[in-house]
Amino acid sequence: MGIAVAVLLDFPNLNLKEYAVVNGVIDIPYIPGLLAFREAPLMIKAYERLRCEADLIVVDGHGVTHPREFGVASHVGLILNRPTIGVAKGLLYGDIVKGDDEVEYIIVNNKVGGLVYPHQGKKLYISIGHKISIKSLKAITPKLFKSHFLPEPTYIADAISKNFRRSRW
DNA sequence: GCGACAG
DNA sequence: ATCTTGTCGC
Repeated sequence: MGIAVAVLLDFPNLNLKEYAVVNGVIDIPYIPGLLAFREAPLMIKAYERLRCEADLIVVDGHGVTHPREFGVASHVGLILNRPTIGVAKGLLYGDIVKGDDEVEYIIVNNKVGGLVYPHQGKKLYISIGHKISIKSLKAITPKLFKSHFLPEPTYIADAISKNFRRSRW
């Protein structure tokens, strides 16, 4: 069994409006590159529980910066037919190349798939998931943060997940 | 063959 | 991811 949390935030304030916690069976083991097959179904179930049409879905993990250019963020975006981006704490696939704008981009098969986002002394790897351009990704990324290391949607979902696990034990 | 390897 | 003490940096 596993759980998934989906949160709905307003923009640009990033205040929590709604959230949903779901649980279900997770039988597939974690295999790098195949994360979506393990995590996507519950994530989708949680999102659908919100009964909303989000302008952007922020997903834990990578999007096109993936060996098959199709990480969990792309997977979720395609199924839900919504724009998605992936946010990861480590690089899975791709080459880091610094652009003329001094931003480090993640290149996959000669295409720009994402960027490295330096933040609070560390780095986050932000990638295109589905239905978003690198230009929009670059523009929206700084607007997803409040005062935490993780983007606000991720931080809030994480916090709810931890509380839920604690009260449930 | 060896190393690397999102969560 | 999870288990866990002390330590480092802002």
